[in-house]
Amino acid sequence: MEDENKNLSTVYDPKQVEDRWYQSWREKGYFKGPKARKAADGAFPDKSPKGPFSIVMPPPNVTGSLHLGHAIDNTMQDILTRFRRMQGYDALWLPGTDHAGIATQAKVEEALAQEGVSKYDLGREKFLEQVWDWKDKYHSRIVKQLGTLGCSCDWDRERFTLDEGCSKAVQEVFASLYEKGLIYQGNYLINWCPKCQTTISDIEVEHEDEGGHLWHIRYPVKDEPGRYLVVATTRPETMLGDTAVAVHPEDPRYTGLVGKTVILPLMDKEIPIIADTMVDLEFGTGAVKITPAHDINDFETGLRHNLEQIAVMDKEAKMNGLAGKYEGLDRYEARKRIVADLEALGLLEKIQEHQHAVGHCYRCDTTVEPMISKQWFVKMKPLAEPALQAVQDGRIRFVPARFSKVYTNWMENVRDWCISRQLWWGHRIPVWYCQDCGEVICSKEGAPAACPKCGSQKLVQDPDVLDTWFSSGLWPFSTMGWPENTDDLNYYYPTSVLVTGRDIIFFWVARMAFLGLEFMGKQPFHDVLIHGLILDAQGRKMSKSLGNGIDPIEIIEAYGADTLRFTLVTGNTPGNDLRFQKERLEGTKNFCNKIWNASRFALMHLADYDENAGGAELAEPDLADRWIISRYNRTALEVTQALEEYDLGVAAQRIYEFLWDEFCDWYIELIKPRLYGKESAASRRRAQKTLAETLRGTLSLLHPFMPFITEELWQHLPHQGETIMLTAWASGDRALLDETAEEAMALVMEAVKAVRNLRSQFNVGPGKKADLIMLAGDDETKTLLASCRSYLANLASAENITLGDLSDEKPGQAVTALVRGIEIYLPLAGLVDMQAEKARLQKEGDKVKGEIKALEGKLGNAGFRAKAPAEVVAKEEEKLADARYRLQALEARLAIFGN
RNA sequence: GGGCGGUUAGCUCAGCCGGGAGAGCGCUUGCCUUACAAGCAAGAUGUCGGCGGUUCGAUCCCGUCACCGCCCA
Repeated sequence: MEDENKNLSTVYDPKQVEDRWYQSWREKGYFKGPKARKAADGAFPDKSPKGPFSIVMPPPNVTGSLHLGHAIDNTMQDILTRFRRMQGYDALWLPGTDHAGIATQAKVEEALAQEGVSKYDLGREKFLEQVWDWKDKYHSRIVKQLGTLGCSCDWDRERFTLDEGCSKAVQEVFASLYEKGLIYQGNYLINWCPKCQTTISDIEVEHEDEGGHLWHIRYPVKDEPGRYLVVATTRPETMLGDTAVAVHPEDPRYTGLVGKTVILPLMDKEIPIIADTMVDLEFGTGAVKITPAHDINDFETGLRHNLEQIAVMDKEAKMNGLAGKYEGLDRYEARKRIVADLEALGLLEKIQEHQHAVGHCYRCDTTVEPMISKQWFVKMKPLAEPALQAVQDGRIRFVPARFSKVYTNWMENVRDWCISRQLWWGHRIPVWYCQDCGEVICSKEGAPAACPKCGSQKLVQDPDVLDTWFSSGLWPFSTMGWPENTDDLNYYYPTSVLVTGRDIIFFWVARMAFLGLEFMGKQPFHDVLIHGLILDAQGRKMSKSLGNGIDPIEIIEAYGADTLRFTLVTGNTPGNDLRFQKERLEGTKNFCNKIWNASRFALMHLADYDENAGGAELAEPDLADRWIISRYNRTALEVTQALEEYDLGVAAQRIYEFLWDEFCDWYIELIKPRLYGKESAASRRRAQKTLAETLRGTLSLLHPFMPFITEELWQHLPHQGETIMLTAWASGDRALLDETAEEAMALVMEAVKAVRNLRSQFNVGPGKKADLIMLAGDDETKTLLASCRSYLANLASAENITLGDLSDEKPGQAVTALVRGIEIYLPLAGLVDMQAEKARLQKEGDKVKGEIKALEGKLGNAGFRAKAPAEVVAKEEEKLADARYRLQALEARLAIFGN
């Protein structure tokens, strides 16, 4: 060991450690999968017998930088990847980013607007250059952030949804679906964002409850002066496009009216009264206006009844030429005017306050306007079926399982997917229109030279781009080289697990599922590990508008990446949301410091230890050694199992408890005398060996969670190999579990605690050594206590420990405790108030009496004895016997004090 | 309207197959004990949301109600 090793600072400073190691790992190529080792001629000569383990990173949007949600997502992936890599799998974690069409375009437009420039000023090409600049800027920031977090992904395989390979995959998929008739162009009522000037898909619409009004409007029945049909609407401005009024066929209020017509007010136009079962008898007046061009339900009703579709608004949500005198007005202005005009005509019956859900653009929050428009759609039914099947038969497994319901519900009720977007940033739709004959040509090989039908060269490409999720839906295979048949695809697809947030199950997980099944014939991932959202300390979602978002880099600078990572994966349960509180970071930071100092301690005492030196005398492991080895192996087994079951929080918690409570608080304290040379050199050497090995193993268990501090300390400790990240995973060895040692240690620990407790209760400070008398009934216990004399002396600050038999004479002036049949006496005559001891014993006796009563009641219950499992009954009986013994001992003790 | 999650110590949360409930932080007391005061030791604290049911036994299973959050329509 070099000298500096012994002089680690007493406080851990992540800044001195983290960047340095990340650089080193990356330079040495530790993150690379076997492709890096691939021979020139063939595939994966170094394939691990364990086989592949693969994850594709959910690509962060290049819209901006990463937030805490990304931090938890990528931390979880890194933990799994590092764990499997250490286990010996060919672990591939493939990183990348997403072009995020609408969001990124909106950001760039916003930025340009600051300078008073619009995208139209620039034109498509120049504008896209700006977006690429934006992409470059945020992409490099994201990559840096992922590195700061410690992500061990294979950067050589990094991808971008808009790169050449992904674009090729997109064109291939579009063309293929088009040929299969699964992509079609149609007029449909879509969600239009008047601000973003594009369609958005159903799931991009966010519904929010708003306080609005329900206007009750009288529609005069034709040829029946004075008779009206009253319709209730939340959107009176759309009435200009009404083409019918519908009532329920069984509504007694309106029998006889169906088939007649009403006069549409303000437009003086006749529209029919139709009957349709979709009308809700309870709602409003039971009569509804039908505006097929402005409402999805009305659109469908219109199709059933062959109604005309009259759109009365333009793309900016202003009233158009079909809106009569309201032309040019904004939709809300038109609403006001229409309501006023109806009122003036006496056609407004009443206005009610009304709470209703209004759709907003997920990106800019503008109220979405349903619009009739010609768009491209993916036919979903045939694709959804296999995707449902894959989850039902377990080829895709959600963790936690309840999330499969979210997926299934969506898949079962799926509507055709509108995939065209009126944006510039994205994959251009690979379709050309012949200007001469109108032929529609889909080409995956770029612009066709001439129209295959008429030979014309006047071809114009569809101006629209595809929904971003169309390309991210191909991510698990497009990133591995599809449509080429690559080694990566053959080896790593399907991926092992997808780690993502519960908010994009149908946005993304579902799309990858059906596209993967359709184009690869196999599901894109076996397991889908879902995590919750990160909320702020008050339990609110983090959002731009609230300004409560947190930049992970900020946290890392203050606490270190290890601390952030560990904090994010502990303290909650899979799939549940996590409240992010700074206090929890403090706790983890302290844990880092604990690890740091435990290692510092170890290094101080290992300076003269060479684990490879033969010949030196080595004592047999003593009880403490056997105990910590057993506990360590038990921990390793449990941690391994928890990680295999994706219980990352449980695994982390187990390591925390082992390291702090057992290794630091007990084992290190137990072996101090041996390390200080108070026993034989051979014993010291055994303690050194156990200390070094256990600590090194524990660091490797912790490595996936806290990669930096573990690497730093591992490098200082005696070790073999270049890096902790490539050491074999410590899975734990059942053969090294030692129940006897654990039992024996438990007794010693209890005895120590009992003595400490007495000392504390009677204010005997740690400086005051006290005598200790321990009486046991059986030889085994006596032997154990005798062998642990020095432990007891050190940990309980005792001197002159007397061991004896229960039948021995008991000291008079002493305070006492009972531990598993051992009577412990601290002769503190003159130091403590014996009246206090008497009171304490009486109180304890009362407590035990209560226990006895409860146990007797339970055991006296015939039903319990008859029906409870024998071992449960036996356990209760044992408890009762023990309690009776304790009571008897307490009473005997009290008798000494007399009354 | 439908679905999902939650309600456990002052706070944030764990709690497996039903056998009498835990952690971290905070709090109280005592300690600068030669790894760590970002520490050590010893403590205190619960109608496990309400009501009903199943059971020998319910924080856990069933029903129901209340409140909070999310998703879908």
